[in-house]
Amino acid sequence: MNAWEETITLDHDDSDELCPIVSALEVIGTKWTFFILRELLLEGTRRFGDLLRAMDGISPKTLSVRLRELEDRGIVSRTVYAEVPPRVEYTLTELGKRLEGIFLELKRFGLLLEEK
Amino acid sequence: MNAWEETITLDHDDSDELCPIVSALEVIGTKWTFFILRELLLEGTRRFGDLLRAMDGISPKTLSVRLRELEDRGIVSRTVYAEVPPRVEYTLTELGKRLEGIFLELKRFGLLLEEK
DNA sequence: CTGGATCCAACGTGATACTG
DNA sequence: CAGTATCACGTTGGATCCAG
Repeated sequence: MNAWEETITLDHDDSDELCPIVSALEVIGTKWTFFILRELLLEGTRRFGDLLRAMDGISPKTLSVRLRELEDRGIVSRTVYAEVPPRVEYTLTELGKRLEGIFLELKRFGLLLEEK
Repeated sequence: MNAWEETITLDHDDSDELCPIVSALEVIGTKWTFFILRELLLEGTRRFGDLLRAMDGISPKTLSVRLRELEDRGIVSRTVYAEVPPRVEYTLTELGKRLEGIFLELKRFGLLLEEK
């Protein structure tokens, strides 16, 4: 249990923001975020409309909010091309690509859940 | 990117329940759940009141709801002792202990976020 | 002590329409 | 095409009170 002990960096009642696990959960814990990240991991670069169509059920508002959050956190990069019609491309940053390890662990655990 | 490809088991619009990653996120993505699991991982066995006091801010209702969810999913086991006053102890199941890998990955990523 | 019941406020999300 | 503005609703969590 030693590796686990090291994960404790802070009691939550001081400041949630300082706990790295909480920070990470804030990134991937929100609805739709996982699907956006999955899409970008699989496809590489995607445009706003691509993402909108790929994830049936998400509204343009929610998508734009999530993308902005991810951009602000340095997980997704946004590139605007000065064309007509406008073109904007989203792709994962190097930091964003590091999320793969988390998803693999989540999958491992999720499969255990299904065995029940 | 091959290991990642394997994580894709399903498009979300069929049924979220069948994607192991979504299932796993449902377990640990809810507010307070991480703190409950952390407490149990660190302390082993805890009583209702212990958890209530350890996590400043959580309401008894939310705690009982979370604990029941975790119990239903087979992550936490609940033991009732026929005493007066009543005593109920919570502890992680073997499945619950497998969450450690996820938390370690989350911490790894969370630390990268802080470097910004 | 454990935790269920109830009421309520806040937030996230969806639908839709509209602009640059 | 790529979003933003507005509105409304459902779900979640918090506060309290109370019961076994």
